[in-house]
Amino acid sequence: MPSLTPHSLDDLLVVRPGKWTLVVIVHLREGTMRFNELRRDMGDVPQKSLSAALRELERDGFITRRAYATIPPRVEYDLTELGRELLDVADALHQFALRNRHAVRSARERFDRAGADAATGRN
Amino acid sequence: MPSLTPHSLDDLLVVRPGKWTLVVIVHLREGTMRFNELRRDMGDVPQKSLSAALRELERDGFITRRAYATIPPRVEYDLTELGRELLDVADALHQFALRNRHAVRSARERFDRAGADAATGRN
DNA sequence: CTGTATCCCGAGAGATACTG
DNA sequence: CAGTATCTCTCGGGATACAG
Repeated sequence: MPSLTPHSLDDLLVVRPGKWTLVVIVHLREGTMRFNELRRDMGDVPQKSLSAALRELERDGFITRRAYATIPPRVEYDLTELGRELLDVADALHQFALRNRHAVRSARERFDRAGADAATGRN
Repeated sequence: MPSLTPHSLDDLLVVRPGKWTLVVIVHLREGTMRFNELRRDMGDVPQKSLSAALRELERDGFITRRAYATIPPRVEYDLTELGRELLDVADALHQFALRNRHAVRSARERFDRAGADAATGRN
């Protein structure tokens, strides 16, 4: 089995997603979303970042983009089948993060406190 | 359930890991590893990057670090219980990437070809 | 052997303004 | 409404040199 490396380009999106990549995926869980709808849902994401994330996800086949030449214009985004599989993985990640939030938080505090003590020169 | 956002700091490591973070985790699968052992195994990772990844993983409680004041010095790294759970998630990610490598690759080619055609002005 | 200290660089993030 | 175009800035990555 090929080993996990950041240089395996095809894996890049998954191994080291952009800041908003997975956030988009999970927000498409319920179905079709429009641009500004996503934007509101996701909180304070800059237009440029959202637009970039959407384009990359479309390029890689995780979402579809349907544009209607109406006035005002309308663009709809949806998960593809592949996108729904990515959603499963993103969910696993999310669940793991939620489960272990507190453990990580207190581990950090312990570590930082120990470092602070060492820096003080005491002990 | 809290929604997934990049601003949830506790989730950061998991939602958006550093370039080498998960690579370290999977390479610790077999058990105790020393610094240069990891380095060789992982391929061409700069010392600084590996060192930084290890420190962050230790800080967050995913690995342990044991230093021996011998000459030459020796430092051993191991997964914690939490780290082994992260390994499971990393594996899921890795498997997903491997399974869908070709699909993503060809999706990209289609997308780029379409873009190139559009740019050429033909069609 | 196992690191830390610098320096440099590019990619990505964000703010702002403008367009079809 | 749904973007693109700039511009700036920070952060992380990588190379190199040095240290305990």
